[in-house]
Amino acid sequence: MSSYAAIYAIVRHIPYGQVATYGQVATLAALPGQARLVGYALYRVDPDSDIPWHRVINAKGTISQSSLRHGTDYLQQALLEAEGVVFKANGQLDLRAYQWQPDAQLRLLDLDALCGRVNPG
DNA sequence: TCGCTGACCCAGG
DNA sequence: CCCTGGGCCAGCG
Repeated sequence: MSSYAAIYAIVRHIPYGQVATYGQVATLAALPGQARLVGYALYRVDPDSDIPWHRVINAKGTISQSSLRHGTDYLQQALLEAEGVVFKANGQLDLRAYQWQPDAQLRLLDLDALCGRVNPG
């Protein structure tokens, strides 16, 4: 399985109205310290995808620019604001308020899902 | 196989 | 606040 699959699975679990940093997604996907890989993975995600790519931001709490989006980076902020996320004037959001905080149980369930094992109970 | 590219993060000056 | 360097992996020709 590609590491990308694990990354995508984690991103899918980010709740509505919350955000996760690249480094956080990497850690949850069992790829600690490989925040860059998350960026590479999201770079390859289609905007039409069912993956909530817009809920992934950098460690500074700002939206990373992407040449792929051809200058449509504002879309990410717009999507987040539509979910109730408030940005400050400098384009930064309050990670203390919006950062996803999954519990240990959820992390294990996520990893199971990555292996194609759905645990009903 | 090599070289290039690409949405990051941390530490130091 | 700015800039710099090192670490990390996948896709394409």
